Amino acid sequence: MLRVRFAPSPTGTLHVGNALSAVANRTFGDWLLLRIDDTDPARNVDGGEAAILADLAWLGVEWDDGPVRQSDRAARYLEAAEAARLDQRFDGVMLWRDDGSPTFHLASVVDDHDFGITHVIRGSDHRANEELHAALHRALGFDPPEVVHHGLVVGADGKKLSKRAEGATVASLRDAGYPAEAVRAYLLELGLPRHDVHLDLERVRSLSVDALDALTDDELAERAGVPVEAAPLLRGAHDLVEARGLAAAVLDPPSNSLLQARSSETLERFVELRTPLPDVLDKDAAKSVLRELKAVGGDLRGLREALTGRDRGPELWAVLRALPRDEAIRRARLT
RNA sequence: GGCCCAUUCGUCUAGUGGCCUAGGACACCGCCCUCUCACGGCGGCGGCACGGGUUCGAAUCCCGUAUGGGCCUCCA
Repeated sequence: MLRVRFAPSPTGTLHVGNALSAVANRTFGDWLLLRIDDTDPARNVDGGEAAILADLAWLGVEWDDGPVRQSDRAARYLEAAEAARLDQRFDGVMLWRDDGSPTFHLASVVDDHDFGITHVIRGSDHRANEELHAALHRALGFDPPEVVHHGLVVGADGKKLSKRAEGATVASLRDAGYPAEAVRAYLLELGLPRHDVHLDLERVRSLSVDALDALTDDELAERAGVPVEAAPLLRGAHDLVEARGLAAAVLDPPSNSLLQARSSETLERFVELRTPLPDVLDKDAAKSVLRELKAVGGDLRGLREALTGRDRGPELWAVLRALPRDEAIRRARLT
């Protein structure tokens, strides 16, 4: 039984590097503790913990115990130090501040013991603490856990990723329209990198295409916030923001820059074909309308322009399916 | 400066002494599909940081150099 923990500081939305830790712990651990490392009041951010919980929920990372706040356990840390007759300073670091508040080192080691953590999986920025923490475990009379460090997620330029950088936080990836499945798949793919890795948004984007592709029309439409008959418009989109744009470009009445009288024969024939059909077409019906127009050498491009006001966009059958009969006919007659 | 960690195509990786003329994925380029843009399919380009060892044989083991990173804070 691998007992692991994910222990962020409550400083707001998760950095992708933290999210990597969270996903890695969840993947390798059988039992996961969510611990909030808030021993430094100066660093805590209002709503920080809530933002982290929301990010984890979105990513689908579930925990078995917690959230446990270290600020609630200060007395326990001091008691453990006292029981082992430790001084305020241990091997060069402070175990508690002059005001009596325990620091990260003490709190972390006592918690890892108290919660039976067998494996610590954390970012390589903690590597230098490994020896110190092992020594502290022993000084407190505890067995040190196994420790594994993973590389950090850095910018494409190899430099540290600031929280403001594109895609640097879980929130920014969510806002960019990447589905949670894609972000999680990306982090899973990175696994436990031995060295720092460059954030690869192209890869996230590609995984996003796969994730959206795997959704049913109902799911896809729901996430994009469009009617289900508009779902086919969204196929091929790289992310949900793009998907919404694709749908809007068809559903919103076209501005008339491209709406000039042309190929009126095709449009007339389209109106004829469309009029007797149901308000909403299914895929086969939409395709068969197009087949008929094609058979007589109709100008499909002109039809697209009449219906959407654009010369490019989703497949025409999807456009026909997304537009109710009256709206489609209205647009075809505008020209 | 000291201690520690890492180093395979542009990026993420497979690879743990012979199966490696180094495999895959993303990106890029080309072709196909097609009413367009995407998506998708097929193909192409492209790499073991460098130098010494060890060995019949090294991407794989050892040493050195270089490069990148972490820590050296009453931040975690």
